[in-house]
Amino acid sequence: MALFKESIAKALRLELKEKDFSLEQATEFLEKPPKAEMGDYSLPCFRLAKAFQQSPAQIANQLQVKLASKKISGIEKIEAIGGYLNFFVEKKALAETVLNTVLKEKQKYGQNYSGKKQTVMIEYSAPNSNKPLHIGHLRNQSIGMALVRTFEANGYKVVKANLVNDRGIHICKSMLAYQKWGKEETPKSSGLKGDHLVGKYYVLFAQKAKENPRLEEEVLKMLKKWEADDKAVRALWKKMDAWAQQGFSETYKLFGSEFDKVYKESELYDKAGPIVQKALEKGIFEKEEDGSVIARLKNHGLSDKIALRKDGTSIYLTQDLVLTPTKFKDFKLDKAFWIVASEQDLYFRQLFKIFELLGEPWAKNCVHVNYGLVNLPSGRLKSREGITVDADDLIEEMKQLALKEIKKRHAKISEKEAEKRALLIALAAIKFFLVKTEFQKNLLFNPKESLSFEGETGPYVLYSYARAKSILRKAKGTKEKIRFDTLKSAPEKKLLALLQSFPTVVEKIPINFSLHSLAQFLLELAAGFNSFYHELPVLNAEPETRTARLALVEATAWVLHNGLEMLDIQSIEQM
RNA sequence: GGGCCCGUAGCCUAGUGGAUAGGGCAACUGCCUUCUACUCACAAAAAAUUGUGGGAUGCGAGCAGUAGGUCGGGAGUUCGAAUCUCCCCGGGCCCGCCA
Repeated sequence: MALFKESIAKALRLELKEKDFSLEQATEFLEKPPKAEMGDYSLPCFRLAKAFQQSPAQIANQLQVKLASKKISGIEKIEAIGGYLNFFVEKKALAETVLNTVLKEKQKYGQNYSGKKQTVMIEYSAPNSNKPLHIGHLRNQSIGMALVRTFEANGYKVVKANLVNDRGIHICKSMLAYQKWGKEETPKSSGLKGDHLVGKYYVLFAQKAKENPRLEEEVLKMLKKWEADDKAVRALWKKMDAWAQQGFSETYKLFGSEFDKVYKESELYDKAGPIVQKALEKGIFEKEEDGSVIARLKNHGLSDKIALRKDGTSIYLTQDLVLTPTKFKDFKLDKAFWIVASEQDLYFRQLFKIFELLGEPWAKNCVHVNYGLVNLPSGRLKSREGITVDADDLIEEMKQLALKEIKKRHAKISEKEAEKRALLIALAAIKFFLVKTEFQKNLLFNPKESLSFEGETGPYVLYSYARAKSILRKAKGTKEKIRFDTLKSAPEKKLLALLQSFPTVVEKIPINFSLHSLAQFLLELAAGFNSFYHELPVLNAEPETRTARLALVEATAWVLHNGLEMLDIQSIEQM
């Protein structure tokens, strides 16, 4: 598909080679002009000025004259403007290449094999089983699943993993509160989803502990009992853990988050012995007088990190020490990604540094995908105080809004169909909102304003897709020969150029995690389609134009569909 | 005190060495033939209904125009800086027994 660029680069090289420029360099020099009327490819001549000992404008003019005398295949015009040499792709050739490719590859258009079947693990979500999932998890999961889909589209084999933090002091807090004030309440008797019920006692603990600080000591005792395998404590833990996990899996299913492998901290925390021993022998870890074990990282540009408590019990680091080598071994991973918020940036640098010092060859293949926090207008989410945006509630709320809109538009729609569409629209709105900005930035979530159906939103992209499909439905397979040369207006050309650039957008994601540029691309494509739709008739056009425009509509629909799919958003035929 | 990240119109955001800084929200002004509901004609059917062609109106998850900018501030590098370097200011996160 990069055919045009290639032939320009080849022609350029013939002109440039006397000045020692390679084909790669010539290709690299070519860029996309900021505006469509400036052409399809552009060569800024500024950096050639030194080698040519001439002004950029002179160089552009000379190259223009030389290149114009030779025919470059697929290029219809070359212009020199103020130091830039602009190339215009022949409209017919562009239309023919792009549409034939998309309509042939269909749902595969956009995919490539740059991943060469390498195996990567994407670990995401990582809930704590003492409270329900919140909007922060949804951001995590939206990023996680979108990366899974895009890595797959790039030819990687992806293992989707989750690490559940199902033990520790925070878990005991909800357990203790339940033990004291739970009155044998169950999900059934309370009507609450399991994870919500557990979360209720986590909040209750925080309230009670404010009045009675001695609860904190009791909780520590409970943790000790848990680690000592105390029967009663373990039974309570099992019961509440099952409630929480059941709740999570319902939310995962609803939101579309999937996992091939679920790890549990409770099964890992006590298996760190050998690796800690090895680190101690190598002098990476040191034992303090009080019995705690500490990772010495100060000489490596990081701060020291506790690896084991003075009583010998595990902390969070311990299980990643155990789990990471296992991951690489069990799945023969080429790379491992952790989708975790930016607050843990230092932690991961410490973890990876420890592996590097241990001499693990895969240490350099560990990547922390570091995304910003989701904040509320009032500040940070505080699960302990119940100041949070619950995932289930948010999905339900958005669904109700979508449902209202659907019913306004379709008086006769069946309840079942309306519900189905409403959920997909709600999920599209949420997921799109959460990936459309660069994810290093913190996200301010204003419940009243953030999730709209208008403007730069998931539903806007869905709506454009539904419009395209509606035209195709009404057109019914009219299959005459496509006259590619009829697609020559500005909106059509814009669409074609966008369709062509889709694979390039996809290709870059494994390199810089630029999910947001895929989202931005889809917005641009949807906007391009809507202008086209508005300006040019399809069904009522002259027969020859009609078939060509139908092909363009169909190709646009495929790309919208494929792009949405890569963001883990399901497209719908009607809204 | 140190480390990492962020700072672009009232708000949100793209652009990270190249052309006049590109979008969205909110505001104002238009437009709308394929979306949506309505309606008419014709055709098919026992009927619910379906198909084809037309009409006028409206909705808004549609299109466009207007308006809105010291790219946090300053210095430097460069033919060229929102983009690179340095200093400063503001915000967020983190800095040995939370996760």
